[in-house]
Amino acid sequence: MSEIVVTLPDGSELEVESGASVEDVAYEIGPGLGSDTVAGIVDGELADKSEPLREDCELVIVTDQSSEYLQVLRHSAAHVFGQALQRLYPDAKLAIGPPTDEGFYYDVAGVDLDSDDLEAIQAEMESIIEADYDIERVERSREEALDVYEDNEYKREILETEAGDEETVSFYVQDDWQDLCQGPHVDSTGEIGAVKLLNIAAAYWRGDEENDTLTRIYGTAFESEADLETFLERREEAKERDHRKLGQELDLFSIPDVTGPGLPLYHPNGKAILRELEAFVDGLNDEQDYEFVETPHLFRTELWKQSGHYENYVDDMFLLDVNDEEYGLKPMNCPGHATIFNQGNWSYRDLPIRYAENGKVYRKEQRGELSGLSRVWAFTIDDGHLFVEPDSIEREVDTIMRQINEVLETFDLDYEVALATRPEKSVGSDEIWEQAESQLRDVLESSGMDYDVESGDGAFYGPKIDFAFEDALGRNWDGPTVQLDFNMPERFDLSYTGEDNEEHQPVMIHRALYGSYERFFMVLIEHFNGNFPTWLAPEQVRILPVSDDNVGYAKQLKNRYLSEFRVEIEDRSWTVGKKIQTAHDDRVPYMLVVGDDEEGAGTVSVRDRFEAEAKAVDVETFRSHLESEVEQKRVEPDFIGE
RNA sequence: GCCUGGGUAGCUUAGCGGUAAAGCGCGUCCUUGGUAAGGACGAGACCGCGGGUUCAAAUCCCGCCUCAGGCUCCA
Repeated sequence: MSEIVVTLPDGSELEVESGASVEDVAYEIGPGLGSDTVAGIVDGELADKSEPLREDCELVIVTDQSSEYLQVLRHSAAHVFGQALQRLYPDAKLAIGPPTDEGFYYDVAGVDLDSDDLEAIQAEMESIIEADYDIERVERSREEALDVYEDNEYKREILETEAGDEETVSFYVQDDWQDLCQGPHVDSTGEIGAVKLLNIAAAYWRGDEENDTLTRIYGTAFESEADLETFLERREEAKERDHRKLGQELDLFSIPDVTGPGLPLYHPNGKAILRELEAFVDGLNDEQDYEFVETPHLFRTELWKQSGHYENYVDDMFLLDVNDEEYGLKPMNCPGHATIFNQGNWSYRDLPIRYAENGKVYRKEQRGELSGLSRVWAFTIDDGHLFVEPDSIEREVDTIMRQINEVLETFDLDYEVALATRPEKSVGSDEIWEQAESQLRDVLESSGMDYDVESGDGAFYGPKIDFAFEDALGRNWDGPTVQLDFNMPERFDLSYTGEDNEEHQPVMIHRALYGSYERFFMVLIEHFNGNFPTWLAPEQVRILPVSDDNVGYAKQLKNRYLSEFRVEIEDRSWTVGKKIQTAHDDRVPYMLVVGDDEEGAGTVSVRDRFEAEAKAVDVETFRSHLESEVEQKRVEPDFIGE
C-alpha cells in the first residue's frame, strides 16, 4: 500500500495509507475527533466521512462544531422531507434536494401540492426525526440505480450525465427509504433538532425554462428549536421592514396598476428623501469639478446603433415607432453624454471632462422580475461620464473610489469590492479589454483593498469595479460602480488634440455613487427600518401642542425658529398620548411637546424617536443642535444624551 | 416570459351563490388633554377589468390586467 500526505488546516501533514477514509484520518488525529466526525472537506469539497483518500490532499474534519455542519444537517433534512413526501404521496418523483444558505429545498414532480399540504408533510417529517432512523451510505452499481429509478426521468438523467462516468453511485438509506445522493449526511434522522417547511414555489428542471416545471418546497432545519425560533423571528423582522410595506405606511411611493408595472410614483415624503440624496451626490460631484448636463428620455435608434446598445441591449429596450421612424427610450445615459462631448472641440488642456446627470433610464425587464423599488422599468442613475487622457485613468478612478467610500460611510454601510471582467456579449478587441482590465486591477492593487474577481460580469463595453455593500439585515447589494470604456469613444469617434498637436482618443469612465436611486432608496428604507437619519427624514420635527390653545405658539416655532427644517404641527384635537403614538408610528426623529409651561417660558419639551425626553429646552439650543446634526448627516437623532 | 397563489372602502382585512362587514384613517360634534390610542355620530366600495354559467355572481368558469413567492436575469 502506498502512502499519501494529508495536509490539515493548521498546516501540519499526516502520512496515511492510500484509501484511508476521512473518518480513519480523524481517528488517527484523536479518538475524540474520530467519533465526532460528521463529514470531511477534501480540497475544498464537502465529502462523506467514509470517502477514501487516494491522493495527497488538504483535509478539514467536519464535526457538529463546524460551520459546515448545518449544511450537512439541512441536506439530511431535505432527505427527511423526501421520505415524508413519498410516504404521503407515493407517486411523487424526487428531482434534486440540496441545502442552501438558509435551509434546503426539494424539487419534486408528480404531485399537486399547495401551502396547506405543508403542515401534514411537516408532521410526517417530525415523526421520521422522532423515530431516529440510522442514515447509511450504500454503494450501488449504475445499472442497479437505473432500475431503482425506472419511473423517475430526473434521477435517470442525473445518472446518465453527472454520474455518467461512474461505475458505482452512492445512495443514502434511512428506514425503508433511499435517495441517490453524494452526501454527506448526519448519522441519524434524530440529529435534526428542528425543521420547518416555509413555502412552495415553482422551478424549472435544471433552471432551464425549456424544461419541465417542478414544484419546489423550501424548508429549513436547525440543531435546536431555539435556533429555528431565532431564524423565524429574523425572517419576520425582514418582512416587517419590507420597503413595500413601509413605503405604503410612510406614504413614500406607490406603484398603482393604472400607471403600469415597475413605474413608481414618488409621493412628497419619498421625494423629500430623494431630494436629499440627490443634493448629497450633486455636492460631491461639484467638489470634483463635474459639470451637470441633461439629456432627453428618447433618442433615434441611430444613436443606439452607434453606441452598440441596439446590438447588445435591444431585448431590454422600449422601442417606439414615431412617423415610421424608430426611437428608443434610453436604457443608459452614456450615448447622450458622449454625443454632448462630440459637439465640442477639445484640447488636452480641457481634459478630464466630467459630465453628471441624475438621468432616468428605462429597461424592459422580465415582468415576473419586477418587485417594489428593487426591480423597476424606470429608474434614475446618479450617472457620471468622464472623458480622460489614458494616463489620468488611475487618478480619476481613485478619486471616484474615494467618493463612493464617503457615500457608503455616510449611511454606515460596510462594503466589498470586485473586479468584473469581459462578458460573453461585448464589443471591442481583445487588446482593448486586456488593457482596461489590467488598469482597473492596478488601481485596486495600489489601493491596497481586498477584492474579488467576477469573471464575465463586466458591462458589454468595458470592465468595471463593483461595490457590494451590506445592510442592517446582513444582505448584500450592488450599487456603486466604476466602469472603464475604450469602446464607446471609438464608436462615437471621440477625440481631443494632444500636446503634440495630434488627434487622440479619450477614454470614457462610467460611474455611479449610488447606482440607481430606486434600489439605493429601497435598501435605505429597509436598512433603517424607516427610521431615517434626521437629514433624510421627510418630516424632521413634529410639534405637538398640548391643547388647541398652544397651536399659535407651535406655528410661531415652526415659522420663526425652525423654518429651515421640515416641520409639521399636529393640530388634530387629540390627546397628547395619541399625538405621541402617531408621531412614533410615523417615525419622526424629534417631537416637540408644547403646552402652557413651554409657551410661558419660551421653551420646548423635546422627545426623540427613542422615547427619551428633555424638558424646558431653550429653542435656540435645539435649533442649533438640529442644524449640526443635519449638516453632518449624523445617522441617529442625538440631541438627548449627547 | 414561465409556474403557483392572490386582487373586497384611502389602508389592513372578514365574507366565498341570495346586491356587502370590521378596525384604522377621513368629516362633524362633545371633550382641551402633559409624554405610546378620550367619546358620539357620519360619509366612504360598479367587491381589478371584460365575457360566460345561473332565476340570482364579490362568491363558479374563461380571457386580460396587476401583485406576491419562485425560476432565469439585473441597478
